[in-house]
Amino acid sequence: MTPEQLFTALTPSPHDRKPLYLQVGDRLRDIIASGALKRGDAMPPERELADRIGVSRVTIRKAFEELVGAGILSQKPGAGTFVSGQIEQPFSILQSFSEDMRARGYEPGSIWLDKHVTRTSPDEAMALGIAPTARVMRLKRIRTANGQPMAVETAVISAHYLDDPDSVGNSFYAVLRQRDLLPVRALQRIRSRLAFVHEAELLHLDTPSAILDIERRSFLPDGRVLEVTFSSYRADLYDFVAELRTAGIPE
Amino acid sequence: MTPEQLFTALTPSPHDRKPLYLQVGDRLRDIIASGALKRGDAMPPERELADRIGVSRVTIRKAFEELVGAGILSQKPGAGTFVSGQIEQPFSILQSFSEDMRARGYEPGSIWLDKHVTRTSPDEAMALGIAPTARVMRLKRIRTANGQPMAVETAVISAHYLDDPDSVGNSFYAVLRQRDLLPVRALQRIRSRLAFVHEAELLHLDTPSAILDIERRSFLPDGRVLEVTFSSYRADLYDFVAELRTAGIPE
DNA sequence: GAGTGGTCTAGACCACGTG
DNA sequence: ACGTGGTCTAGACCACTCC
Repeated sequence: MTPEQLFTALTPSPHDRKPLYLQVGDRLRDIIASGALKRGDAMPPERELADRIGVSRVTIRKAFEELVGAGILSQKPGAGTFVSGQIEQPFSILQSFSEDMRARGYEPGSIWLDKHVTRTSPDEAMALGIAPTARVMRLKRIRTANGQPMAVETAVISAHYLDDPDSVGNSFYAVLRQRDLLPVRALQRIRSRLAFVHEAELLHLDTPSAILDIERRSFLPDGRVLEVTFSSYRADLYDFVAELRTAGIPE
Repeated sequence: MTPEQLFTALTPSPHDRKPLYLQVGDRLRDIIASGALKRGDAMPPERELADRIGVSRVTIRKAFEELVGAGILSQKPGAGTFVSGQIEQPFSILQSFSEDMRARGYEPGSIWLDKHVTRTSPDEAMALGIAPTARVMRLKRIRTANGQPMAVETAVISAHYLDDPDSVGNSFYAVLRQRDLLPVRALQRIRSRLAFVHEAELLHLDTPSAILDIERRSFLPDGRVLEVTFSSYRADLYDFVAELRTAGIPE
């Protein structure tokens, strides 16, 4: 791809109401994903790129920033900006079971085991950061992929946020989205252990079998805990992919 | 903490050669970690803060940016910037086994099983992105915590980067650091399974026992794969904590 | 020395939430 | 209506690499 073609392709549209840095960044991401720019290729200097596509250098830097963070570009002071190559998709992205399964090419499903409002347990109160006397809604179901049992999942959410069991259909997250309760980050603790007998039955497993246990706490933008989910996955069918980064500050 | 005290505490030192936005960001992080600012507290408006500590608003925004990304601050357009509260430490941070164990309060150790240069296997060649005929260095050892076996780990690195087994003492990463081979990100795949018999012996486990399998590929800044490590942890002693975020782009 | 990314400034306009 | 964060500009200086 010639520099001229790159300038044309990256020039933002005045009709698009998206921020300039997002337009430029998204287009560049697409170009690299398409293979038109390969690993090791040098980007034009920030100043030249800014001039040619009619934005300021600060805007270019902000557009680059996200791609550098994602490992798609790398920058070297005094040298330049270079393409690192396509990135494999599986980020550590917070997604629902349904999204996760669809991304893996399975059709997600659920079998409800329990769905009601009740008194919280001490563990749950601690994890949710609520009073031990508070009430919570507990949602327990078998999660399936292409009809095959994949995990047993128990989600617990403070009744303060959600207190109508009937409002929850197959997608817990859809209800949360409706109510503007969108988690922005989550912590997951991942363990491995042997399956209990009743789990083995629910998941159609022999004994002994290994279980991948995932405990997730998801957080609202202001830092409060929205919900806690305990999931037990069939280890023979599921793996978990995480992306790690080096601690931000050099030295 | 009064606004006046905050302004004083955040005013960067002219003698410090660190970038202003890092000085401000680090100080603010410390202040919040110390508890002087609590969850829900409002930060002064960006413009006022910039004025009072003598930097530009852009610099304040860049200082805030990192803390917002870390979930320590949250920003709402039209409303303000607020403290989200202290963050639990366990980020998804790329760290060596030794760092990981020390962070958990254990004293790390190693027992070498194998350390030599050899022909690569097809799987390894694929994972490392090198020719199937290339040579690699393979490092296999038992990892211990307080003297107790914790994991069996096999690290594989292209002989192009490292080809002297004797150069590797107890810290693989220390050697890499010496040679300026610093990974910036890594992908981990985490699985659970039953222990093999020989593993159970090495790790002092009964059979059947569960194993937490972690495969890590770490990447250099330019996107090349530096090394691949296969680790099998005792599930009864180890868990893995990951942090997830929502996909960056809204909608 | 020329060119690069890294940092920083002092403005500006916008969309939006809050009082 | 006002103040907030979100975006954007057109400059500037620095430290570093080598196009």
